[in-house]
Amino acid sequence: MKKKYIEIYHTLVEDIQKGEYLSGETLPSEHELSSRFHTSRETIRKALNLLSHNGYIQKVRGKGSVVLDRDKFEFPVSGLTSFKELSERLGQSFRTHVHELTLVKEAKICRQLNCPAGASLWRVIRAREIGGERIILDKDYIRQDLVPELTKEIVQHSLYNYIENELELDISFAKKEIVVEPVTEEDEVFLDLKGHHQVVVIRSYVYLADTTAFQFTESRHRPDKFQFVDFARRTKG
Amino acid sequence: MKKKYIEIYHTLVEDIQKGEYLSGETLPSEHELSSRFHTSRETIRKALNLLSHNGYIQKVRGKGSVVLDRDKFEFPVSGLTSFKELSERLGQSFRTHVHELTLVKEAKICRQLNCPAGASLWRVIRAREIGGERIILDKDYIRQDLVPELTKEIVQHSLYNYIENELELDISFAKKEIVVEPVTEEDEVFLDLKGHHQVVVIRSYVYLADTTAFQFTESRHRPDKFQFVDFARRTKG
DNA sequence: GATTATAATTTGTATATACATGTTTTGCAA
DNA sequence: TTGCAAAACATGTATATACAAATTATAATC
Repeated sequence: MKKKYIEIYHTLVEDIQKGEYLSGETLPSEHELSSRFHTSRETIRKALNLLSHNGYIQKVRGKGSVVLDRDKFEFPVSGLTSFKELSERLGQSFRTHVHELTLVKEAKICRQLNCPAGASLWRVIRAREIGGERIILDKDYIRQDLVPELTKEIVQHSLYNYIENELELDISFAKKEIVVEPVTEEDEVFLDLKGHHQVVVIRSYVYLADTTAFQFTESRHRPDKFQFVDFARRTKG
Repeated sequence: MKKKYIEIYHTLVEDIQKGEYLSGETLPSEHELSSRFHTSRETIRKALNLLSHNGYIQKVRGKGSVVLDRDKFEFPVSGLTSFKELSERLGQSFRTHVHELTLVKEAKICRQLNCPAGASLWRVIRAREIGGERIILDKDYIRQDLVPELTKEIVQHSLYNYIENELELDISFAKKEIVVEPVTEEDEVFLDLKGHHQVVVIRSYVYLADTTAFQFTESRHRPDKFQFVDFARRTKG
């Protein structure tokens, strides 16, 4: 099946990004959109709810779907955006240094990933260089029973691309934490810290669509180069 | 109107929090829930989508709604949680020091809030003390045309409570940014920095349901006491 | 012309049906 | 007992209708 409402969502996102609808303006009414896309109003509403959820529009009862100004948050470290997408969006030169790609057994991480204590995990350690400076250190632990093979080429190119497109694993959600911590010896070795004594640490547990815990990631950023941008909707009730 | 699906959402959240459904288990099927709540399946689905969106469940096709383990992220600085909710959840003693409550005209902030350049803004500066240490400095700019009156009591007690419950303004969404910056003289004066030379800065633009930009907030945290926890769903397409 | 009442427009909620798609269970057959 | 096919079950998508509630446009009245 094609999932009409997803198609309509993408069409409308493109239209907004092309400037067809400016911020402050309203989209065509649900009724008009449904005749324009030859579909029912409920299907249009599903597409509009996606737009609303992702911060493209605000629906105002009796008025319409008002287009929001997304200019102020064009840096989505948010969501589950990967390093590759990120640096491409920045338009800066980037490199990835693979420092480790090994199989390990770490009972503590296994327990948090809900896999057997003796299970093998891939440990991937990569330094990210942007604009000539190594500013991010990524430490990944991935269940080997779900990803049997990993090569240096894969982790250097795009791990997520391999996992989602080659292995066709359905990455669905993540729990993440952002804190600030003192630098470790590892940070000193692999990063250009420029005198900084603390790093911003993003720890994530990544889950597949079937709720399988899949990966634990620790992303360590030099504080002056760190930015997290988010769109948050208030849950009513 | 009562909004059945909101009611059902809250009922199910309470049930999950009471441990009626354990993580890993599935909720009753949509069909069973609809007969249990005497409503249609679509209404149940709206409630379940809210649960899914807020990280309580993961819907798995053909299987059911699997309850997720929320233990690992019980510290939602996320969303738009206010300081009061936050410290109460922490269960620690807290105090608010009001250092400033004045009307100012700041063209730059006015422009970003889309209000006339000459408009008056409330500037509220508060230091937050938790466990005997002043670790958060909140600087708020609020449009006076939307909030005509503010007193020291209000900003000391709960600003959001006043705005939402007394003025009945409908706070709907926010754009926020998290960065790390050097401490300012102001930070030195109002916070117990304990030798830290950087603070975590959360800048937020807060909007009402009718898309009116309403408030700009800068929340400055001592890095060792800062934590941001989030549940992020991957947008498909 | 200004104010007010009415109608039209637009989004929100609730319900119903049909069929698609993925999972689990059941039952039959080898 | 094992293996496979079919049925039962669960969620996903698409469509339709009716009414509620908020806003905007229109018309009527003073």
